[in-house]
Amino acid sequence: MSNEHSDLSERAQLMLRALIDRYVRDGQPVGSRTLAREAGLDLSPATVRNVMSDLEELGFVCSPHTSAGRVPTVQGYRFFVDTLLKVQPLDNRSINKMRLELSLDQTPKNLVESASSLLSGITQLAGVVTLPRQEHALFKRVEFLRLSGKQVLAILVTGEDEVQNRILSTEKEHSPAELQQASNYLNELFAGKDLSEVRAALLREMQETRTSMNSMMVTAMHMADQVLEKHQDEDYVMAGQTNLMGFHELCDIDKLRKLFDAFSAKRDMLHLLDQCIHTDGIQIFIGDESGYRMLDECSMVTAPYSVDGQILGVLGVIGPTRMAYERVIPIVDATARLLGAALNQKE
Amino acid sequence: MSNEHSDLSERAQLMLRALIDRYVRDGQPVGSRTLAREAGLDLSPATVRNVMSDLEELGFVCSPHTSAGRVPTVQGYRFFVDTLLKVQPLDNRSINKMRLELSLDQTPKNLVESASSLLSGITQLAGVVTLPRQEHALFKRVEFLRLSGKQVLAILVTGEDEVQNRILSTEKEHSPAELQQASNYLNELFAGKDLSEVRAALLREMQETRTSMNSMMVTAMHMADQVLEKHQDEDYVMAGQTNLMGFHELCDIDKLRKLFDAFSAKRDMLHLLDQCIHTDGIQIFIGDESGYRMLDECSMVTAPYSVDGQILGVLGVIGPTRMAYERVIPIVDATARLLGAALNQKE
DNA sequence: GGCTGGCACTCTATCCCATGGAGTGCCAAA
DNA sequence: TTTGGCACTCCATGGGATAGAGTGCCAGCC
Repeated sequence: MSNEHSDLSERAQLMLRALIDRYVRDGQPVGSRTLAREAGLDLSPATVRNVMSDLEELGFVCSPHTSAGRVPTVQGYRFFVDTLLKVQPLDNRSINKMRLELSLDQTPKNLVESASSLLSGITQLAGVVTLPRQEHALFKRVEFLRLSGKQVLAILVTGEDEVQNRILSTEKEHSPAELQQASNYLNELFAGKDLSEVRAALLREMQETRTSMNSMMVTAMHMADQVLEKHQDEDYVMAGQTNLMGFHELCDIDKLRKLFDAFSAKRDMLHLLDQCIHTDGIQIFIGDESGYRMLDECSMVTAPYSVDGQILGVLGVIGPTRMAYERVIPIVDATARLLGAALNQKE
Repeated sequence: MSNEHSDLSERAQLMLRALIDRYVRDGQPVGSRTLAREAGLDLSPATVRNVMSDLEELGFVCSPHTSAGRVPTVQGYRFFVDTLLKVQPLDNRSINKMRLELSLDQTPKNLVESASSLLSGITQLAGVVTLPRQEHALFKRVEFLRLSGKQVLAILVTGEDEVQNRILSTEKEHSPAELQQASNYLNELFAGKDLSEVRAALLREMQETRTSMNSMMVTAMHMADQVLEKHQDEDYVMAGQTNLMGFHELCDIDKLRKLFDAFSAKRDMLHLLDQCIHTDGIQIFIGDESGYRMLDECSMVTAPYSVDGQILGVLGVIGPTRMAYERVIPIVDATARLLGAALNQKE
């Protein structure tokens, strides 16, 4: 009966599974009687109690008080997610439905918003999607317009006809002709490269060939540098925060408040999401694993999304620890793929 | 003793005032004993009871149940706000403090965000500010860049060096030279006018002088029309929503949820805020006066903000009906002025 | 006529207690 | 190893009982 690959008998694993399933469903501590029925094994409550006792010893479950049922602990969820859970991919019908919602919108920003509300809509949790990083977008062209005096408006057009504006302050006044020259020079030099390449090339050029550059080139380089400097603030889009109000473990108005404050402060959230961008594939933070207090009773399931193998951002859902991981994981996974595909189609 | 300008004796008015003051402070129904002490009049609770009975008859107060104190009704607040309340302007120290916070940021968007969190910070309620309308911004210049095929990127620069991009699809491909001609033509024609004027002129020209226009002019006009069409979505910025979680009349998770849903749906909110832009000066919606269910237990205090007499948007706060109108009103008023001034300075 | 104290009454919030139910742990027997 | 039995614990629930706050009304007083 016992499984040599684990310190946990197969039966115990089955029970943990059943217990988590049940607890996820209705949020009440699960007792031995219930579990005996639920688990499908034909066992008496007394036997179940023994097993639960073992599970408790291992730290996978605990009971809120002596005469209550058991509740999964963070470790319990972790074990469940890591070794018990077999995620099956979403069926095609659902995927097609989702794809439909993501193909209507056009701009990347809109896509991100749709993805976010798609996630929250399906999972009934909060959905979050970071805006795509532009580092690997293609440099298409840049134009400079003289605004007034030493103010110059730079217009950067990247791969998918995304346009970004930036107002530069220059050392001296430049004539429209000079600006035209500068942009021509840069466009010729950099068109078709990706932005990170452009930056690298820029630095190299400025250091190595400074002496051989004429003043126009220097100007152009300087302005390009300013344009690329930090050409986009990181940000994310969230949807369905109010879904979280439905869960009674978050009904404590104070916890809820902290959570919502965190959402609108953005900084910590961004930092947390940033950690996920480096791990490819699904990432799961359960309870306090994230290290952020605000998410103490919450879990987060994320996946990076990418175009052409380049990771552009992260998306995921946030919900109570007691969430239906089995259901949520494939949804997050699929959404990441679909968003990547939708962004790709635009190119 | 009785006041011929009102059907309410001066004493009764004083009591209503005191009752509202007290109720705003601690949110509990106010009894006769408390009010007798509070009102400053040297009266017995019994007398106070008689007066309260009158106030109840008039619909200004009501009691949740027989043996509880009285609570102001919407009508009560309305009367209070309309005729009892004497708002005194904010002292200069506070205003200067506020001015400081609004002068640091640069872009209009940033200013709007600062104003929003300023409002929520000071009042401890939710602050909301609509983005400034651009209709009366100056048309400074427009440029067209050919992107690819029939795609043209239009760049519109308005008064305060605000830049807006828009991608147009044209009937046929235009050469850079043609685009240059078109922008030159438009810039000459419209530079310095405000956007609404430009639109009007545009329509006039297109109707009256169609025959005498050459094809370049037609192209230019068409593109300009597209640029101006709906060159900005209405939107607003909110801050401090979580402040509302503190009020026990909104602790009902369900009400809270509806409220937050409304905030993020935006459409209704925008419609409501739009009503305020046409009334100049402070506007106050108490409880269900707004006609929107979601704000049933809430009040909203708004004021339009303007530059050079042109109303650009609305700002205000949202909080429970039981809010300190006396304190909130001058703050909203001052913020509107300061935001107007800050936006003005930028020009 | 207006104000007041007194009094009966009402409603709520709170505490306490009894009760039942759910669940546990342990033990002895199968 | 599994099971039924049993004693025990803890919580949730509901029913008084009680205290407190407040009202309305009335009769007397200024």
